[in-house]
Amino acid sequence: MMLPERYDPKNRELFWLSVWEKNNTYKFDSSTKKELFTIDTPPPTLSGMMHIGHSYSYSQTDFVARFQRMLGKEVFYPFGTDDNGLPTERLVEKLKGVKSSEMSRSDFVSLCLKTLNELHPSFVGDWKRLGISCDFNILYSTIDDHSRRISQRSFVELWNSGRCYRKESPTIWCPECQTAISQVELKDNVLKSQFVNLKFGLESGGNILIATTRPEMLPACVGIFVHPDDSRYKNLVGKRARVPLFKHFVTIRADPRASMVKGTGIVMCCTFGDQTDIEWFKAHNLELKIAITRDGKMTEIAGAYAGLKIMIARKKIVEDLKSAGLVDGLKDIEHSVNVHERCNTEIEIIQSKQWFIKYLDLKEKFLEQGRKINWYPEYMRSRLENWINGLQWDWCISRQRHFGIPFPVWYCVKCDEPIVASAKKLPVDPLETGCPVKKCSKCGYSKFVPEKDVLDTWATSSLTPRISTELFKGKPIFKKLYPMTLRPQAHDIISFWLFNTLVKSFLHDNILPWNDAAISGWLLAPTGEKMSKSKGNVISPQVLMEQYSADALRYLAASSKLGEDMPFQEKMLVTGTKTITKIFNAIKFSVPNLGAYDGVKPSKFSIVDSWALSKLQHVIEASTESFLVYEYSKSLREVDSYFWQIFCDNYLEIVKDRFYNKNNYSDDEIVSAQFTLYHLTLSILKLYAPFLPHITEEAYHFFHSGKENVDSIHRTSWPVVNKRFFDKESEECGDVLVDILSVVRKFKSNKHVSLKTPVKELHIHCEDLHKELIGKIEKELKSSTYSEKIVFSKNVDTPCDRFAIEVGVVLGQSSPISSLPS
RNA sequence: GGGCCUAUGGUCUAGUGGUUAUGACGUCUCCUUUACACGGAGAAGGUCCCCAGUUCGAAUCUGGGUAGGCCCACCA
Repeated sequence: MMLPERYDPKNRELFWLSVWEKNNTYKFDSSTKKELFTIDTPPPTLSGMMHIGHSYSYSQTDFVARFQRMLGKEVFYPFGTDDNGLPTERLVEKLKGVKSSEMSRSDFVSLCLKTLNELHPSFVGDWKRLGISCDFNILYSTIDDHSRRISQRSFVELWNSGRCYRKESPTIWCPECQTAISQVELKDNVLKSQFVNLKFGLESGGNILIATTRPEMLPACVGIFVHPDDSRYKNLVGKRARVPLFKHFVTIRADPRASMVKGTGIVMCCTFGDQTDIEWFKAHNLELKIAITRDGKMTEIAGAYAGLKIMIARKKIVEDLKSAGLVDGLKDIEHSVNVHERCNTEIEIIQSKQWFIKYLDLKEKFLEQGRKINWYPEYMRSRLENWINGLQWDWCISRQRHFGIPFPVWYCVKCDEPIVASAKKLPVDPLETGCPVKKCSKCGYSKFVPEKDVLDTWATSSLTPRISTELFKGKPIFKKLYPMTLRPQAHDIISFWLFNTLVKSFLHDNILPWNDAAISGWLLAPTGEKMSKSKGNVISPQVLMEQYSADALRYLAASSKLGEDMPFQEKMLVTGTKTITKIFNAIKFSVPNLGAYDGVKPSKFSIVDSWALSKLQHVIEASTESFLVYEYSKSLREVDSYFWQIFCDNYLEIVKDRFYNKNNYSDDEIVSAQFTLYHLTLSILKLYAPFLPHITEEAYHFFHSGKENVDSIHRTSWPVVNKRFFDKESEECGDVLVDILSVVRKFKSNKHVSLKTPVKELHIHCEDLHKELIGKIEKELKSSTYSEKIVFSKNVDTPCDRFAIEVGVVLGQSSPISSLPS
């Protein structure tokens, strides 16, 4: 076979992608008898393109998938896209220039579906281009009928088991998106605000001061609290105060939730400013006064301010308070506030009817489940526990949005009793399908209205282990697929996706969704900060794959430790590219010298061959162990250092002479070299294959594929340690050779002469034990140092690194050396 | 305020009780050798964040600082 001069990743990577696709190289065999390795692939949110964080974390999972496949397991590696709910709505609104609030639900939904269909092929194409070895036929979307059925079924089951409830209660609300959201969708933003001290007039005369950052909540003020132990204010308890500007009276009460040290120590309670307000409201049976509408404006109770947006109302009210002399101190502050993570809008707490999954009573069980998972790295579990311990709300699963999976629910017009669809009739959209019952079982009335709300996207994506595996429902393998082996994901969504999946599996099946959780880190901007569009520091993986190669991008992803963030550095792509080139060249050199290799073992191995083979066993052992616990970067490091330092820099240099000057060697020595070279190159390619699937496939087909009779390196078996190759004596012997070689190279380098400069006499001083070893490798020592003669003498000046051996070099040449070209 | 993680030559990084402290990039010197100059051989460059302790011995273990990051809570 004529080997190309250079490796052209741009063409060859695409070539191999098409070959893999044609040959179904990564197809999951559902009739397999092999051990299974099942992966709960994260479904990326369908946006225009894969971003660099995706290329980073999906590569890491792919290393594991390819390794496990080579280990001989049948890898179940599906691919899904998450494409419903708010992120998708925002994407479609942006791309199509529409507003969902100005469209009918059915029009908007069909526009969403149409847009998703347009985006899907090139979006998924990016993952394929990166060489991700999913079986892309095991494909799902969290909005398709299959997912709808499973998601709605989950709701129905939880309703039947009493875990779902619908209740009018204070709910976290985003005025911008105009929907209820859940605790997990909150994040902190530091915003500028004003801290205002307000004068409340006591009914009995005099004033008290109350500090607030939200004076616009005054119309909804329903109570005032002081701490029961606060001696300053004991006399106030039971009295009434007049709310400034709005002039209604509220009662002052004692409650331990009021802090003595915050603000003035007197706090007002409004329905609802924050979480504590809800607690007071419930504990003291306070009146409900709603000051803020669902779209973030003031209600009628705000009187003159009704209809104004919150921020405008706040400003006006402060001005009016000031001019009325009701403000005693005002300062600008920065404080962190809860905002909706999708749109950065400050959230409100609004009284509304929502669906919840009741789970606060199960915190202990969830902690228990979390402890049963094998976490990689181990410490990531504490993030889950931290989250569970901090849970304060049941899971609100209803969203007042258009594009999502509908609740399969109707309500009796008369008594509001929910009628939930039968699990057999799913999926269903109640807006399009009539209520399945004729009469309300509670009141007998016969008119119903459909639920308009849709499910939280996490209520669906938390079912991915069911969604992907149920694609095989009805086949014998189905039962074996779930629970799954591995959940790979990044650390930022432990409290979302990981926790929610744990919850659903527990509630439905009382099992763990997977045995292992491997948590990856983030690829950061070169400066060490998060990449984000707003900072303008986003790097495109598509451009990098074009400029370098998919393999190089994967190499970068392999260099970070599991779970740790890593700053992006372009030089890693250069290092990856160099490795790719080196592999190509090393194999290109080896192949012609393997010409006569026919699989026959030599009757005796040359020592240098045993040295390289023995060292290889250590690498296989360490690399495999690391891979089994998802420490792919350690695995790569092992292979890298063996390949560069032992194989290329030394073994190949030493063994060359046997190919160039065959006459100086016995047949056994030649056969030994060929066998060893074949074995080493094949093993190296296999060890690199999970990381660099394209170049290893390319190089494998130069020669090895013909001997191995397996049409892809990715279908060959992972190297196993062959204990017979462990050879301590040869290892030491080879190390001695390399050490002496290194001294000679150093000498020549210092003399500024070529490493090929002949050595007239190589003087060595050492113990008898080493003399014996050196005798065994004399031929290799002479050829690799270009020495004419080896002399044991005390005429030496340089010690070796690792051994008690000293070396002296006499340059020059008394007669032509046979191994040099003329 | 709580939890967790991190701190190693200019940069990134390996290293869970004894190493001359790893490798890569960068810098400098040399070598154009029939796999590769996207290569090879060398060199320079480190108070392993600080303090205390455990130990014969600490980059590594313990405690206390300092700095950074992530998650959570508070947000009167």
